[in-house]
Amino acid sequence: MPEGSSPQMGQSLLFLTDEQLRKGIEAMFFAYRGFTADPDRILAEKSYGRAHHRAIHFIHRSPGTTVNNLLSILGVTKQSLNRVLRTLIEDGLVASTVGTRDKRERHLHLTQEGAALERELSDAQRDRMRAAYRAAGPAAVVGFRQVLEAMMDDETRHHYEAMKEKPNER
Amino acid sequence: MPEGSSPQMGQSLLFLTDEQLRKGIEAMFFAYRGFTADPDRILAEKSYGRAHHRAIHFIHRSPGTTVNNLLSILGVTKQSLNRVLRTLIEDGLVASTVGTRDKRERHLHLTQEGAALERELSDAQRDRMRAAYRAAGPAAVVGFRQVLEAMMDDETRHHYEAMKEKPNER
DNA sequence: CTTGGAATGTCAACAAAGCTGACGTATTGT
DNA sequence: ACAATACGTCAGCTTTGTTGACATTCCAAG
Repeated sequence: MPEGSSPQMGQSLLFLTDEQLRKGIEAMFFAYRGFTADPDRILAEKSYGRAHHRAIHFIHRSPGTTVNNLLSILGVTKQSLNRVLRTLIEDGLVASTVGTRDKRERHLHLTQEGAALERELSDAQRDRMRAAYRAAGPAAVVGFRQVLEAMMDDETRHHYEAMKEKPNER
Repeated sequence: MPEGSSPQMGQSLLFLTDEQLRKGIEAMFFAYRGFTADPDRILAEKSYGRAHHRAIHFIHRSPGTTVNNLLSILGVTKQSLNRVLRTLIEDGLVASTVGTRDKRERHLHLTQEGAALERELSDAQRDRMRAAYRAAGPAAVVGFRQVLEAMMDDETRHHYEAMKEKPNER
């Protein structure tokens, strides 16, 4: 019996067939390539990688964040983050300042130069996202975000939600 | 004039504000972690990586595909794919057979053992996708796919479309 | 029938970015 | 005083990507 055509299957459940799920999985895989393609090109010119982009993005989103906080958002080890962070600090894109209340902490900020690169990267990424949103329409965008949020791990979703309502002045 | 608050901006364009786009970008980043988390756990036990998963997935999807075809779908170099493919062949998960019409080509198939791993991986990934789909609902799923498709590079979308209507017997 | 080009494979070397484990230092809180 | 925390760093390893060079095999065109 061909899948997805079971007579006793409610009409409302047809979107949960293996076939539909498989398309979603492949769409996710292929779309992620497009998602990262434009920033990757810019980063390659400057000898940076995706890891630098992620650090820059979240430092921009949460100026003054600590290393530990960034660590849990990015989900990597401190050694891995440190390597990236060190080059960004050496290159003058990120400023690391000792905490005032707790001097063990380092607070991270983008310098002017860092903010400039952030803008270049996010402009490129937003351009593609905007084109996709425009092509798909507002209703599709709502669904897009709903599915993505439901796909996250609980801990990850917590980070996402925490940042959701923190608009960045620009 | 700050974007997103222009009085003459049509109501229908509010979903294209930088703020909305930023949320979409972060949702994409966080969701991709969840997307790969379950297969990654299974793969780690077996000393394989994501690259092995991708190869297995697309060999399953297109049995008998050539190395070159797989290369263009995955978007990596032949050296990189070859390393992964070699281990899969050595481990008896993938069979490589010389082409009949063109003996330069190798046709790739999953062995029984390879198909078993494929099933384990895709079951895990589908479980999460199914939960996300169920939570978001059918209308959201349509939008989800529309946005993802619009996000792909043209060449990538071509691969995606080519595989779209090729259901796999299971 | 020869030869050029295509498809494949392989060797070597390298880089990005993740990981573990160990250790040092400064600081904080108990 | 002492344990825990935050951070940085060294060393070493893994996966997965990259180039470049070169050999082999084979099809197809001249």
